[in-house]
Amino acid sequence: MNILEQVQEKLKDEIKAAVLEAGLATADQLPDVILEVPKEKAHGDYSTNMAMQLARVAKKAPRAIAEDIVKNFDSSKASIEKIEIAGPGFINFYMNNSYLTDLIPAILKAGDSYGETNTGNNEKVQVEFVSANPTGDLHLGHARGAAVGDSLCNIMAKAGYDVSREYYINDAGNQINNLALSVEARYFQALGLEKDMPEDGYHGEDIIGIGKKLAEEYGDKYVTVEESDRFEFFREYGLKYEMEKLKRDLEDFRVSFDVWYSETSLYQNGKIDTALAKLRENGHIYEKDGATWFKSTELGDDKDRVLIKQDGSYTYLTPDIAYHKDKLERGFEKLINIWGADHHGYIPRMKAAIEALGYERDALEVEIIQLVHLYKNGEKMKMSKRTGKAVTMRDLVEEVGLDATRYFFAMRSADTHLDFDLDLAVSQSNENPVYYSQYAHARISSILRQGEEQNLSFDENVDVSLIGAEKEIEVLKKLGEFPLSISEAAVKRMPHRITNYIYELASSFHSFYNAEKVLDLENIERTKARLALIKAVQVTLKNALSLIGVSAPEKM
RNA sequence: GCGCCUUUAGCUCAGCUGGAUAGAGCAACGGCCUUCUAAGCCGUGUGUCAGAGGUUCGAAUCCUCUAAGGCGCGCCA
Repeated sequence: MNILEQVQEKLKDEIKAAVLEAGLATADQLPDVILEVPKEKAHGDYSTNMAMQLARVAKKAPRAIAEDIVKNFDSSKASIEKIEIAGPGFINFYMNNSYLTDLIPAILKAGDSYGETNTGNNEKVQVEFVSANPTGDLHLGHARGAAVGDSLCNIMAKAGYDVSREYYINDAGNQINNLALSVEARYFQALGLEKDMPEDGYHGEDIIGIGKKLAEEYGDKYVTVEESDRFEFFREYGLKYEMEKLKRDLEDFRVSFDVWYSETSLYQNGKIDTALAKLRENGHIYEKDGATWFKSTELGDDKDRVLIKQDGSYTYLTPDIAYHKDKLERGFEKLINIWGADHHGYIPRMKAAIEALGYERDALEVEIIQLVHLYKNGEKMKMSKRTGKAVTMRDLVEEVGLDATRYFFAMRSADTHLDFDLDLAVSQSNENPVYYSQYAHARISSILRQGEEQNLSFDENVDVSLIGAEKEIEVLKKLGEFPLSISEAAVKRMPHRITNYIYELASSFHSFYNAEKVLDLENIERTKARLALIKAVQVTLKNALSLIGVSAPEKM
């Protein structure tokens, strides 16, 4: 438990004690104490609505109840400076500053681990994200999914979940056949030969590149090779090429996975058959029109779904069910899938499948990433994977920069449509929020460097009681919120809470910076205390930025 | 037609388990660099929280309905 949590727990205990002491309620009538940080500074450091909550039980006016609570409150026990009753019956607590200044040595001691909590209780969670087909370049939607997914994993890991990151490789089925045929066509074209692209072919630049590469490497060797061998070669080659590119692109985007899970492996090791057998055993399967169906309507879906087509092949759903069964068998208590908005209709059938397999349907949680629209020169750019004219993730990062891209995607709630303003993200101006946060870090680094040059150092035992100016207190309060922000972002699966936090912390620092001077040879002790304070800010900022995959530069 | 998402300041968006006078940034205007990075700070003003009901001490927040926009509703993946 971190310092602020301890302070709050202590305060809650004392409030309960006061309520009981005043005879306002019995121990089992006592509601949970709700403490909040008032928006208005004038309303104190913490406030509780206990008096209003007790109005019904105690059959008294909230303000009268509040007075009874205050009268029976032992303020010597919880670093309380002052208590006031306000508004309809809020009790506002004003704390003395020691509870905040204690944060400084605590943060310095914790270092990289500051912000860690045990909110997740070591729950085994698997997060599957991106999982784009290896048939073309990653585009904007994937980039948003990658940024949100990776940030969420970082945040949940920091909040004490046991997180595993996984990518499901769709290396089986039709789309891979189309990939092979597309590669083949581009290969022929690179040799100057006529060859039409398949009807559902992939028209991306990258496939044209594969064709050229093959032509250079092998000349016309594969023109004459027997068709089935040729197909197999192009399939293998195309897949390998695409996967390597995918991994490289994601790695460059600061996103890595613990497991790359192959769809084909499900075919090979019989897991699809096992899953189908399980569904059949549980009575969720029937035959109709020469196909095998999943009776998903009984489990909340709006249509039954085909699992085995008339031609004997599986639909996309079938191996995916086997995959999710496998995930659960690997012992994950919670599966979080991050999907694009165009797949949201898929949720009910997947949850139905999980239930049909005998698991809790809520073991699966799906986070939907809404669409990204790119704006340039005030104009909306249309993207389409089919025509190959989509803006790729790589293009975007090259144009905007990695930090700004990651920040922009992490910045917005994932379930809202995102208007990505290219001109804004590119601009190296104060309109760009990523620089604002990084700038705070760079500023601190600069001050610390100069402090060292002047032989001004600090240690964990610095006298923090010299900290107390208004701006310093505001910074400290923000620093103390960090662990709480992390647990909330983790529990609610909302990475953008962290960018909000980063911005607020940077803002409180900038404000402090302009109001107070850190390096002051006339006042060495206070200088040391402030150096320790800004060092704590630097540590916290860096930790927070790393959660969303953004660098913390020492200089800008 | 059915399902999901969205609707908050001129624009882009926050808004916590329901709490006190709904907040930031951008844009506009005015200040602050002989002093630790001006990619910064300080100040000025801005709201039918899409609309209508309901729940209660109290609703932007929870429930119902309506409207607008987006996405989905394949033996595609």
